[in-house]
Amino acid sequence: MYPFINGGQQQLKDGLPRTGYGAGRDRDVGYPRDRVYEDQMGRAGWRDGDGLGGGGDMMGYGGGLGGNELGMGPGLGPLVGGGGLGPLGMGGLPDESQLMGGRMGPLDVGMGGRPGALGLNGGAPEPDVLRGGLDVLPPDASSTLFVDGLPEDCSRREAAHIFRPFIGFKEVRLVHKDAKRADGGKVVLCFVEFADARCAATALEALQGYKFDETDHESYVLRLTFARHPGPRGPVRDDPYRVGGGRDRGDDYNSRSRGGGGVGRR
DNA sequence: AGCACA
Repeated sequence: MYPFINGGQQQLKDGLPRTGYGAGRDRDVGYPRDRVYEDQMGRAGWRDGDGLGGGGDMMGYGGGLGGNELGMGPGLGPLVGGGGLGPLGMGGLPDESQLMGGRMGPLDVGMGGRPGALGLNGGAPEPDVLRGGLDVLPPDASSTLFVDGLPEDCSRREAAHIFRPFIGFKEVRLVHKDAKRADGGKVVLCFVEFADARCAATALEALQGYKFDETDHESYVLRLTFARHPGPRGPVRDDPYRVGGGRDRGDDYNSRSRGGGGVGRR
């Protein structure tokens, strides 16, 4: 029923808009829905949001956004507002004591029982924790990896399984070509798309030299580099003449080639 | 070293 109410305490303490996640959790967990149910009466909507197991995540996320200036949607707006206004409105309502009582009890339990949840109290999760040693990318880093050394019979699904566990993985494209030595050998090239260059670099580092068949000692060792012409679409970043206009909707994974490219033109 | 899709 009441897993942990850390968000409630947080909200009572500082009430910063940064703690949107906590506010969302608080409303989701510690707020009596009966009262809200009568107050706001969004019956179907409330029921839906409440019943979902993953609803907590959604609420928390929405709460964070709602606390700022980004309006999520017409449906989420009232929900978030209700959650945020809950503690304020408590003062004038007769259920106040009951609210407080229900709140103070599980609060301590939550604090003691879930040390992992303390991370949520610290505010936004630090990206530094997630960063391995890859904060410096090579100059040719891009969001697309070029992978060579895949076995000839490698399927797209098989290749995707290798890269899927990596953060930011988007898709994999296989290309069949014939090897240079015209002995009938064919080679499979692979282009792997990631969300940004750092994600691609992480996978590159991790999979460099990956053996497809571990029993076979000498064959099918993956070689990974950054693709020369990255991106699932046409080249956007390498052509200085095209920087000004044209299609511009590529995700800006890198800001280095954004302003004028490498051409000193004036 | 070997780089396609639009």
